[in-house]
Amino acid sequence: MNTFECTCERCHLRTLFFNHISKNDIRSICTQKVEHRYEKGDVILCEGDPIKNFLYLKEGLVKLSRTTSDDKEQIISFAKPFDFVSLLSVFSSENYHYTVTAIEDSTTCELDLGQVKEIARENGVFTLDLMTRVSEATDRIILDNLEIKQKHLHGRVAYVLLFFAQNVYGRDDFELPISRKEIAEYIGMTTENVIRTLSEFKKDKIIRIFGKEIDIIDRERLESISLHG
Amino acid sequence: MNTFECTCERCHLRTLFFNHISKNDIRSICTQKVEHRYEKGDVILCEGDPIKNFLYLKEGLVKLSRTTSDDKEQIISFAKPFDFVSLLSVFSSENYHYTVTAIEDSTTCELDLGQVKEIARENGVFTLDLMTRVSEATDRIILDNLEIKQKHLHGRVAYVLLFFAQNVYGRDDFELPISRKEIAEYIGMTTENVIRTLSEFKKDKIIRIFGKEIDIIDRERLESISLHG
DNA sequence: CGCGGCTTTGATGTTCATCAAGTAAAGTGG
DNA sequence: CCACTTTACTTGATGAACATCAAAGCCGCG
Repeated sequence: MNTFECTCERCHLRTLFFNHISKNDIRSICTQKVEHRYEKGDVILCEGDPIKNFLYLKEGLVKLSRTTSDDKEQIISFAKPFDFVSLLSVFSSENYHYTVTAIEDSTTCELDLGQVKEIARENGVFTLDLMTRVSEATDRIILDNLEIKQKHLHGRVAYVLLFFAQNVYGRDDFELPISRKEIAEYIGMTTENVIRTLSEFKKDKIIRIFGKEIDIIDRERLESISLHG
Repeated sequence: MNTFECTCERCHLRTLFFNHISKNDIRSICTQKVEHRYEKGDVILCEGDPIKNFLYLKEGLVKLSRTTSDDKEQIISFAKPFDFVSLLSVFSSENYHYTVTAIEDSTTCELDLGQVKEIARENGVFTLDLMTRVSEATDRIILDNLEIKQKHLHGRVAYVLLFFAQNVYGRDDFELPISRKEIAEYIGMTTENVIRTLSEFKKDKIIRIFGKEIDIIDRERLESISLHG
């Protein structure tokens, strides 16, 4: 009866659902799931849109952002596969409180929210797993924002660079998926000062920069700045 | 069979559980629940402690705080009854990531976490309700922190005053339950500047101050400062 | 009563936003 | 493919916002 199982090779539903969900449920979810491809820059979903689907990121990288009370863009967090995308408001609101935009080519998988809730109602173990995942994701957002809040400009920029190096790319040289302006929108500073700080890091031989290419040369120093700078 | 039901007059479990939990489960939870009274200033639970109980606030007011990477106190949020207290890490960690302290005389109700999880595993509807509540609480923390992040000192202080006036006490004159220093730890500024800002509000006849007593005279102006200041 | 923590105000310097101005890069229509 | 426009990037100069340091009054508590 394996013909009914989801065949997506790297489908995260597998690891989410563990063994706690029946073959029947997997079948009904998988047969109606919709995959979408997005290119870098595409808006995946929009602040204010009604929440109809349970959406997760299969591949790529996205940013979550919102408009502040005085109409400026503010980036809430970045999410990679395995981090759920529609976790912030799915179970607590009718509409999205944030916009999701692809910052690298991405693939999403959409499930019908009603159907997921139906399974959740009937399967507490599945729901507990889901809750754990949602909690982990929101905890991380809260902690990251608190950490950034208490740092100065230099520490914040260092923190972002280390975030991409460690959590996203797993290497010290990488191509920044976002603009200087977006870094500023994430850490709550101006674009000019983000650039100035990057230039100083470069002058101090902590990083190398070629446009969007970043190469961390002195990781120890960068970590120290991130902690105490 | 009403003798088995929880008799706490204002027990939030009732509204949480709705009709989605059996009398048996209510009985077993209620017979082993433990109520605790705390006085203003008492530490209810401590960063690093293992999470053994599912804890909620029955009466009073508490603050959630943590120690930052460079050893300063940082206040994450304030919680009043009906906001769950042990919601940040309960389902995503073995240990608390934050300290909970009573800032007014408070009563908590402790349930065995294992038992709550047991019910959750067997009752998906209950777990979905729980997830909704957890999501609402974490969403609020995230949004509040994002709002504060993007404001200047004056806007942040105004925001805190309005928070207590509107969300906690429901009136424009109230006694501040926290010190100037704690306001500073919440909004990420220094104590001196919080005091200076309060003094300016007073001089501008926006508020009156007598020690911890606050009286908002010009609410409209304060709201405008909170939004655009 | 005296100690420690909270509060308050002032003076000073640092950090950061804003303004300005110019260069590079990237998309757009003919 | 090139002129054109727009957007991103960069640096410098200036002033505003804020932290830090210092000093003194206040208050609660042992």
